[in-house]
Amino acid sequence: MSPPRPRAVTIKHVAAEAGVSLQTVSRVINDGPNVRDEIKNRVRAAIDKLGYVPSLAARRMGGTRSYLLLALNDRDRTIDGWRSGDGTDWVDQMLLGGMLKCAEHGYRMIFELVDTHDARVERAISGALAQLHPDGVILTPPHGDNPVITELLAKLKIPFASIGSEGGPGFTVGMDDAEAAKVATDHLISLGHRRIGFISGSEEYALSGARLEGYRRALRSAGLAEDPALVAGGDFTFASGTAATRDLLALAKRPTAILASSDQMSLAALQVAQSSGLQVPRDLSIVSFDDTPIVKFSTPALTAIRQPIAPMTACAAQMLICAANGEPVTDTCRTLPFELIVRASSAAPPR
Amino acid sequence: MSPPRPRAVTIKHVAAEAGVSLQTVSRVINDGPNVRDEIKNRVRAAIDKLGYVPSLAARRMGGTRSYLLLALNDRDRTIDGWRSGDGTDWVDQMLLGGMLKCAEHGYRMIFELVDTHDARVERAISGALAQLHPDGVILTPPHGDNPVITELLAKLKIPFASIGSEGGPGFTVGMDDAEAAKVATDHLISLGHRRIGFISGSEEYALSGARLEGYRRALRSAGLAEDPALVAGGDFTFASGTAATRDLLALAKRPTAILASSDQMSLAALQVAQSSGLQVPRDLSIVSFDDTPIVKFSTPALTAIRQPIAPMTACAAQMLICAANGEPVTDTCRTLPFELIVRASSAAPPR
DNA sequence: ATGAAAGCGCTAACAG
DNA sequence: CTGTTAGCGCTTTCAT
Repeated sequence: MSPPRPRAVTIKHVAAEAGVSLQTVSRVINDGPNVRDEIKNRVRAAIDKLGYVPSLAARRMGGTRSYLLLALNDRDRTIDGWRSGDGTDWVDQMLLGGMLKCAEHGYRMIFELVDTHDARVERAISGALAQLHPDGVILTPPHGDNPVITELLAKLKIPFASIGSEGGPGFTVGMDDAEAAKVATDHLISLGHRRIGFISGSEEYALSGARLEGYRRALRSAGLAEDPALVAGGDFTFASGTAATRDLLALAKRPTAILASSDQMSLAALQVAQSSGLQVPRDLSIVSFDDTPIVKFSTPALTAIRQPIAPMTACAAQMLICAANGEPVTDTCRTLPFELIVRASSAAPPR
Repeated sequence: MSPPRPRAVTIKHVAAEAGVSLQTVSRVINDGPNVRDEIKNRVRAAIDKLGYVPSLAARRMGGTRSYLLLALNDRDRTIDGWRSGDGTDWVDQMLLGGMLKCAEHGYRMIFELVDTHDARVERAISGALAQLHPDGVILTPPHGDNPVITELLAKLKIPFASIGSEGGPGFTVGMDDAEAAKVATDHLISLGHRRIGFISGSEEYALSGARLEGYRRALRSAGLAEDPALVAGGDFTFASGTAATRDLLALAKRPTAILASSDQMSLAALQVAQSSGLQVPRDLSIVSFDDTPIVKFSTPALTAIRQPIAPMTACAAQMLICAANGEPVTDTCRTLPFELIVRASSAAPPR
């Protein structure tokens, strides 16, 4: 075994250095009341001098908080994304928004993969909760739509925030997917398109329905017919996008534009179109959803709706931290702005 | 304040359920010696029945281990990568390899960003260490090359593993960058190239030198002249790749192929070549380093050396966990195999 | 406004 | 082989 590590500096050392009691140091650390400014400064100086940082484990043991947030991502989808190297940056954006926001408040975000479909989700999550005792949980799609998970968390009285899941229990933060689909569709309509195909996402995700709804709304408000044949079912994957696009392009009156509910499906649409001898955007316009890095590098680069993943995660973290601090969270259901990034895949339809 | 949470199940409950002492349960959890199989089974059954999972915080408080590994990444580079949305998947691959390996052993990997250049690195790292008390630290480039960091860790007697930094203190895991550059260069030579340009990486990274060395070695063993003008200085960024490529293509006797030390620089080379009216690979071959997702989607897709980031991180985690378990780590300096992925950007030179 | 005492859930060291 | 005791570093509750 290794020799004992150099003893770390604890709250005791700070107390001794500042000539006060343990408790006073604790109060200063936690911005507690009832500490004279003079003493506060003395303690702060001691902390600074000794380079003291409180141990998360000890804080969790003593008190009721752990200063930990647990982010739950879909296991299969995440691992598949990593392995495939398709450049999906969901996780990166989550970390960018969530980690940095946590760091601002002395919190840590811990990242965990769980399989929504597994019969043992409940066990898996309970285990992680018992192990870490997080002060809050961030649910990414589709976990926020899974009642097994949300009910478990509610029962355990652990605050949680769902990203991209509307109107569920707990906090909610998302973008207006319906409006985004409408804006995307309006963009195509304004270019002159009249027959616009839509490739939907997996029904497991609540946002898939919202996107479809927004597409329909755009058609209606433009006075265009809603042809059910123009809506093809997908599940966000490249393969499903390929099949859906083939169906769409095989129609007697084929669409002049396609709005697909994910980048992978859009890329599939692009590929199918090109191998059918169609030029994008001359013969077919394509608009995508998500705006992951790769769509900037396809030829042509894709017009896409960008999801504000980092801001959403930051917002979720912020709400949970507020809740942990006992501050009231006024707006428990936030909607963040999205963006339509116009690139080279959308243009006027062929005459 | 919220009502008290439902009391979590602790080691006490398990002990009561199994009718044994606390300590016996602890022994079972930790695979300790001196427990009869019968009792062991009884305890295991109780654990299973109650769904008991030990609290990391409590284990850390009582014992000498935290079951935490801390991964230190370069702050600026990581955040810039996330913001730019260039599809760099270093972090994803780290998580894929590191997190999953940690999970296998009941460990957690915590991810932290620190700025190597900051005068306060030492403070930043000490703070994270005091806060988390990790059992080991994983250093990604260029942290492993920074003596301030490695010496701090050594002084604190915290086991650490450096990724992509050869022969330093602590554990080391990397790939043979020199050999990779040689293989990449040999690939070009075997296609018939005789004038091969090289764009180097930032000198702050030890592996930059190794890659240059491998390139030179390949030229030498093929009996080709080493023209210093064919080596252009870069720093891994797109901008530096643009400048370097311009220099290379401006040479009186310009190269017929370029080996660049990063994907961003290769993409820059591709862009400069194309805007100079050169066709890739007809007029100029390009071979890249790293093989991040985007290089599959450029036109043409780039031939590249793939770094085994996930395996390297997994290996680093494994070594640190072994060390924490008191098991001897035999091979403290591992080299993992890389791969040359041949795509469409390399071909025979123009005649 | 400050301090003292108790205890969080676990492991280490020592008894038996 | 198994149980008992004493903390780990902090926060809580209660005194002062």
